[in-house]
Amino acid sequence: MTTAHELTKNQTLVFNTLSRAEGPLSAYTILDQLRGDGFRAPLQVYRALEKLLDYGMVHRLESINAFVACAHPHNHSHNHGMIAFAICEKCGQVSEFSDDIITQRVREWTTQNGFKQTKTTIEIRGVCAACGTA
Amino acid sequence: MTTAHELTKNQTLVFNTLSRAEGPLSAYTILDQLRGDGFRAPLQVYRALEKLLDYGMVHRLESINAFVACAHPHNHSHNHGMIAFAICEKCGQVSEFSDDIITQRVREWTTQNGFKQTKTTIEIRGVCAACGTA
DNA sequence: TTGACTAATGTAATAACATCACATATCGAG
DNA sequence: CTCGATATGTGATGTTATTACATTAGTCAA
Ligand SMILES: [Zn+2]
Ligand SMILES: [Zn+2]
Ligand SMILES: [Zn+2]
Ligand SMILES: [Zn+2]
Repeated sequence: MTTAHELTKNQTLVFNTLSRAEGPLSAYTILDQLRGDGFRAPLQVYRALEKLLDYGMVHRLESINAFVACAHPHNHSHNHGMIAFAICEKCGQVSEFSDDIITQRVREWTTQNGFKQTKTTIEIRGVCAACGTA
Repeated sequence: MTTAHELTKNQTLVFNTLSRAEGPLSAYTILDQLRGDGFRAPLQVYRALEKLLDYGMVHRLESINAFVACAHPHNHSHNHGMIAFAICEKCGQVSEFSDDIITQRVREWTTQNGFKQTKTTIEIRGVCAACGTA
């Protein structure tokens, strides 16, 4: 069970910035948005992000070097499934979902091959429904 | 059917470097290995990589900012499945595989959500069998 | 209270990854 | 040969991430 983590000042600022954002933000974009709050160096952002990632409150999108607030904060501890992201390259919107069958298939491959997985990235890039019809 | 692409000089050099490598290489590592062949700037590597990626001869591993020669050059054009990579964080070895069920599940999600996918990244990081028992 | 320990923060410098802008060269079609 | 398309050379710049070290703030036992 994910106990509500006590966030420090910087962690709170970074998390709120991501939560308010429409889409994923780069660490440097976060930094710029927090200059008014006293942020001056990338490390302040990266350190906060590291903790927020640990807590499962934020996800890193590897394919675009950006970060996004988790869309389903409550579910993560219950289900151990792998999380997939669909990232719209037009509007930046990110949809987060989990598929048990994909999770199971990946586990089967790793089991059969003696591979101990620690982290799995599934990112689908393309154009979302809204942007596709526009 | 993948027609054998005529590679240019730089493309050949970059591809051979990746083919000889044990594991994935960063663009800058490739650059360093090709200094003796006259390479001087990152762009020479990135331009060659761009074409090799187009041709499907090389893959980019988004989660580690590195590139690897395709392990199954013949199959890629025949089967349109998504390709997954298992990356060992100890020894760097990469295993490339394709799973029809995963491909299908992803397609189902995108279809149901009106998402037009252009590229999908599936990367499993962990420890390979050899390193796990060592 | 003090001292000692730990977590969090501040800051500068540097490393690592990637692209832009512009010049030059190479090669085949007409 | 001349033109256009593709490939290459080069420096500067942009973007992302980490290292190293100094400082501050909370915790707790003596
Ligand atoms: Zn989430
Ligand atoms: Zn969109
Ligand atoms: Zn391949
Ligand atoms: Zn290994």
